[in-house]
Amino acid sequence: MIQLKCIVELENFFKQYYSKCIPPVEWSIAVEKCPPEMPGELTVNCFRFARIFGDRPERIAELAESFLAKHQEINQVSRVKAFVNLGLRSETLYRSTVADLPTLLATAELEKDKRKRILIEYSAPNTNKPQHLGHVRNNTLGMSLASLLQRVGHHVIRVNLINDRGIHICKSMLAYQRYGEGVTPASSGRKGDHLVGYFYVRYNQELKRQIDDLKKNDPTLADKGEEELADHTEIGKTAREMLRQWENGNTEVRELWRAMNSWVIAGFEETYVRMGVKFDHTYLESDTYLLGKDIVADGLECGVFKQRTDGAVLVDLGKLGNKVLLRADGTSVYITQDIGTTHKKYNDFHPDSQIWVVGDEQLLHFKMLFEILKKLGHDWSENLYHLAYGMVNLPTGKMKSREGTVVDADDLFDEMFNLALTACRERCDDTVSETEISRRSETIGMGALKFMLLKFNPKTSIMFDPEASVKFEGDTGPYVQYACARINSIERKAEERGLDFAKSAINWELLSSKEEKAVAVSALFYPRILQDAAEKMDCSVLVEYLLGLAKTFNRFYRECPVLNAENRELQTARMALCHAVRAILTDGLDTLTIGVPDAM
RNA sequence: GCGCCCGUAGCUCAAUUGGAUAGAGCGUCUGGCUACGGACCAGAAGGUUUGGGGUUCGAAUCCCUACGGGCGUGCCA
Repeated sequence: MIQLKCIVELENFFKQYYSKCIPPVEWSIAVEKCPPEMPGELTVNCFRFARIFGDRPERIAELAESFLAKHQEINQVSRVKAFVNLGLRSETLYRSTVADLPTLLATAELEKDKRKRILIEYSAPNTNKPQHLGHVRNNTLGMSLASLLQRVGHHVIRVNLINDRGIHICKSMLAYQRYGEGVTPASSGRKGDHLVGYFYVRYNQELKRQIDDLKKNDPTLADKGEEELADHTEIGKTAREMLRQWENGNTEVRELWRAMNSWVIAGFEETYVRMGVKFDHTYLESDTYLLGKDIVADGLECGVFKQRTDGAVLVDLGKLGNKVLLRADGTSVYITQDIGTTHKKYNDFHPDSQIWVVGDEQLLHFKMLFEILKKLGHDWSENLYHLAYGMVNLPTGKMKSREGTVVDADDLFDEMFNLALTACRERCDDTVSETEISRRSETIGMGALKFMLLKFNPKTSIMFDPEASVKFEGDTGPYVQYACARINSIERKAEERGLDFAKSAINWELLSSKEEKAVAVSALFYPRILQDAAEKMDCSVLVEYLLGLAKTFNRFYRECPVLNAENRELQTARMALCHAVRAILTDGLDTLTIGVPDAM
């Protein structure tokens, strides 16, 4: 974290001056960006210290003002109420930021003792249908958070848990047996997850038909719920029977199951590759779903859990109520499996903390899970975190797989790609090859999509309007990529003109306009933004910052010619500023797992 | 019914966690390259932060209340 000398010295001054008041906690001055209408670049907000120091805010500000006024790094100080605005000398401003990029980028990393081993689980798809926009949000949040945590120095373990077992996949299998006629991804040319998803839809069509029949034959069922009626239909019963056969290891069922799962997983892999989603390890639910049972048995033995007269095992979670962990017939439930996999993940990787990227409709589930693990007395159970994100809604309402109102992931990627392709073609002349245009379009299209999903605070549910969301102008990924492309372009032009700035010394004093200073001020905050975002586990903090920096750069670009500046010295300094901007934007986008095209 | 979350410009979202005159983008309107790239820049209009009460130097943020919405409240996952 870059610290300005003047601020560090002001901290020390306060520590001494208020030595009797400051409690022995970690305390520091977090400088803020000065509002544009005020003179100066930075602000020290002394209202914040009033309670800590036990003094009047204005009085503290007066002290800060007179201390800073004498400081060599500062050329201007003013005070409004308890806000102390300060102007930095150019030398200080640029030397502390853009002049030493490697240090600036490196200071985003936490000190060694604050770095942790963090295991993060995301994606966790079911193998009965292809992924949709909801999964895309999950995948994007998961991999970007993993990347962000790694960027600030943590050791990150990325994990997927594929739900390859259960009634959902039996539904697809049953429909396949009845209507599939032996079709395969190879024979049909269809992507495996889409092919299996077709049979899942087919199952639900038949189920609906049978439910309608039931209702027609018995009008008293008219107001019963579909879920309730499903168990009374022929196809519903057969699906349940198939699950039993699966659990009994029926060869035919197991073989079909293996085949169809492998098709889906191959399809997912294509989707993951296109998104740049990676995992260090993938768990399969079929391997892990029985894991929790022994732990529940142990918990029962040592009295943490209780057994009901019918044999079911449950736990009393106080305000959260009772939770069943094993049914009366001894089979496990959803949470039993999570108790098991959480242990397994701990034993496999020994993380300091675990994160789950899972939708917020499961908030209670995870509250219960964490409570249960605490009751079992594991010291690591304090460091479990559910990153609960909101749903993605469409202008037409909620996305529902069964009703076919989902935005398919692969289709969406194609759509983004094609829009970018059209835009790229318009801008490119004959000298750019078709493969290059295609490569750019993929980077821009996918970048726009990920950036859009990351722009929102994860916890809010978001509205995806295909018309409005799929844009490349304004607060978008391509806007940030474009700033990089402009810098690349300047560099290419410089080469064409035979200009080589590499060897020249830089006179930072020349960069005295407010547009130039704004770039350096923005750069100053980059390491802190990364750490804030990682601390909050919220990539939208970084997204907002990158948009701000790109905007600041575009203003500079407009006002301050680089290669056309009046003399070589000024050209050199401005070119160096451009390099710094590109380095930060690239680093930031890379942290979000978004690529940058050379040109666009 | 109970629990959790939310309500900010026409729309989609911010607001340094209680701090300066609540900010961006889209959309609307106006203006801007004989310039290193117009996927850009400058400006205008748009707000009783859902309503009402309270806490204090200070509230979109905290408390109470009313209304409106989402999710959960499965021995489904």
